[in-house]
Amino acid sequence: MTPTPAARQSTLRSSNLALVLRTVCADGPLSRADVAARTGTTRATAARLVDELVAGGLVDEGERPARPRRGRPATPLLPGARVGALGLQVDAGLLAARVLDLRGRVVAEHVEDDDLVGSDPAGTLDRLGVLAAGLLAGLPAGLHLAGAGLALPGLVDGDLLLRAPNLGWTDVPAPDLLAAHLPGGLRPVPGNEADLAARTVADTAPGRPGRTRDFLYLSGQIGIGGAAVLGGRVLTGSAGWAGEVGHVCVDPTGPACRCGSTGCLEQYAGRHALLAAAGLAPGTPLAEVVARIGEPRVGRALDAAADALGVALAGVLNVLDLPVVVLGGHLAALADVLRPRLEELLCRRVLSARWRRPAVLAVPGAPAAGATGAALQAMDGVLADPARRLG
Amino acid sequence: MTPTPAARQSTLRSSNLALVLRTVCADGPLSRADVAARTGTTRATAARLVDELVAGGLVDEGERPARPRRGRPATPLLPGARVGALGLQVDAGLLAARVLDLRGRVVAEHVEDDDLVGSDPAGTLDRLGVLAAGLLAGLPAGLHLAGAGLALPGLVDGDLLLRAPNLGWTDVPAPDLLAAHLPGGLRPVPGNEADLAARTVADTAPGRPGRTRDFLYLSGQIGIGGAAVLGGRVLTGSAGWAGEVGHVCVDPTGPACRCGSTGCLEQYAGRHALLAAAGLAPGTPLAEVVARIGEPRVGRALDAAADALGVALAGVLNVLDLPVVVLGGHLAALADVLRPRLEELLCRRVLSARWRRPAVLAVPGAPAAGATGAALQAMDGVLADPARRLG
DNA sequence: CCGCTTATGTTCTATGGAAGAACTAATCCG
DNA sequence: CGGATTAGTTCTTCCATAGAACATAAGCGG
Repeated sequence: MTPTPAARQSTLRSSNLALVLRTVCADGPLSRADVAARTGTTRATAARLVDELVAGGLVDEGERPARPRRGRPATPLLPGARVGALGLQVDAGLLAARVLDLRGRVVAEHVEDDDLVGSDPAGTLDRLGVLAAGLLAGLPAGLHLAGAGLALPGLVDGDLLLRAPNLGWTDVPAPDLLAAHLPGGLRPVPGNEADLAARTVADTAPGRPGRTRDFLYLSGQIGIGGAAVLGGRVLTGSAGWAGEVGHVCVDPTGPACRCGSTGCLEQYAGRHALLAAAGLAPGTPLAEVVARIGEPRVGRALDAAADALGVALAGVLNVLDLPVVVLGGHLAALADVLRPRLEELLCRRVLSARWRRPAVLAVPGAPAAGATGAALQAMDGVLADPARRLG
Repeated sequence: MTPTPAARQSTLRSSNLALVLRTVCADGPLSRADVAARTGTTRATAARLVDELVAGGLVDEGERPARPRRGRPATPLLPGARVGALGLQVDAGLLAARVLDLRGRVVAEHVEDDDLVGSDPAGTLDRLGVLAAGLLAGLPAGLHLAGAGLALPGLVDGDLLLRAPNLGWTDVPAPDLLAAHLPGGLRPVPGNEADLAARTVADTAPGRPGRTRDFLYLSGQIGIGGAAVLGGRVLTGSAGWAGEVGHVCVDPTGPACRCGSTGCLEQYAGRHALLAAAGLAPGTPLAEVVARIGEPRVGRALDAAADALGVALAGVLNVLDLPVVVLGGHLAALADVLRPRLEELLCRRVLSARWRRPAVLAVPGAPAAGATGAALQAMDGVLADPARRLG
């Protein structure tokens, strides 16, 4: 049993500080009076909370705007520009480090394309560590890092990367290997790449919800990762291993998958499988696939991928009741080609489709979205409990 | 935007009242000092909160126990016996009304077996209303009803039952039809039968968590309903339509389903489909199916059901990362027969199985579990905000 | 140009809930 | 029967918010 602590006076304060900070982050520049109105507090209380956040650097006072309005002009409040979070990513095709501030702006970044399939975990993570340390060294003075996150393409359990099939890694204590290179106390919290990339769809900046808050995200890399997002929260499951949409069975009599099972979605819509079925070389850019859709073999491969996605995703939508599928990674590039067939299948196979037609969206393939998501996640601690940073 | 109200002093009080009530509900008889220890408050504060709950009837003081211990004997505190909730259920085979108290005891119940397939919604709900009204009339004086819930075998949207295939009902405003029969102000909140039955696994009594808190529940009736439970919370999805495991596709080239799709799980492991495949009459009790497992046709049907469950559930487990599958309804009776084959398939098809082997459990088929779950859900309001009942 | 209006932000006191310490109560033990 | 021990109560202090009054900084209109 985990005994839940009762709320005390100080709990009230920290919970209200968090609320005010989230309000400012969510709804752009606001005055103290706006904050009071939105949180239902008096201007006195709102002002006191805001002042504490400003003193701690979590909220900045902007310059007076030139908006001609009656009354005393408001002081615009913005999320603190001097609070940052570090997001790291290792993927089959890249190393990335990115620093976001509380406003969601990229303060610094370094993305390095490289083929890391079958690479040495320690060596690769050392490289990422050096890269990250260099990035941090060049940061403007006065920027305080609130935390770090690390997006990994595989199953993560606690601080251990259990298995990353695309990299060929198993049992890698990634945070340990990275922490040695980073300034004292900065330990990146690892997470699944698809889960973290999905966050960049759910939230456009720390504490700022995006338009789409309930969706199934698909991250097409070599295989297919996924994440279900409900009310803006990524479902990580009971051990953090959720979202393996790529290994949902489409046809039990289908081709063998490297996971040991048969007929996995990945064997139809994964990048490798799709290119192979289309008769194209493994490295072929997907724009070329789309361009050559007229060729029978390419067309058939795309149709098969759409059909497989339809069967697998319909099952997921039936179980989770999500209104939207968001295609990311390489699937985003194929979205327009896949959509008609996919949407039709979803409408037929999803039980609730006659009341709410499932939609298929695509997100422009932001490079290293996982790194951004990792930074967003690292910022969660600040948003959840700003009081701890104020002392 | 939904403006979240800030916490005030009174929020503190109500949140701590709720915490104390949950603590008493979760951990059986406790003294005021126990409550203080578990909530991290001082004995003074815990006693004040308890006293308020006792005054409001939400907590009862028990008799002194004959436990020979040093020091002043404690006053045992128990969930209030005079607070009740009504749970109703309509299913293809029964009507049920059940009243639970805060301790989770059945205060009164009435379950009526009947074949309601193709019945008239208004007439049937009138019958249930009369049945419930009779039950309430016979309740011990002094029992206060905190709310009512209604378990329905279909898609529920707000107060409307959109579609219940097993009953043949569509667009039924069930709560309206029932409220007319019930005492003033008691409006049953409808919910999906499988979701509510799953609650009876997650919680053994109001506010008292069961052992299994993360699982996929399968409710085999005529078709197959389901519910995913994470951390004791049922995932209802973005519109409450989640859990349609019966319509996950097992084989896209499989038999047509009444839902309009093909190869749905229900077509292999649903009660009707299973009996048909085994060459038995639709009404055959499942004990007989198990007894005749030696007959080739019956054995093959059970194997096919296990295989279909394996394929479909592996997909769900891959996406949701749940460690346990709980079989309820008619599937519980078949659990021992299905388990070996099903567990083996899950181990092969679930990506995380090599780190945590999925388990298949069965719950004894409590009659009208949905009604119990509906009562549990109706009690949620009291547990979440006891202050409202205290005034 | 000056007072009026309007909206923002600040100061001060009151209120309510929890912390902490001291106290009382009820039982066992030697 | 007195000390030890645990349960429950009383009283004061502290602290965060509410509420009201006040100060500030603009635009507006004569």
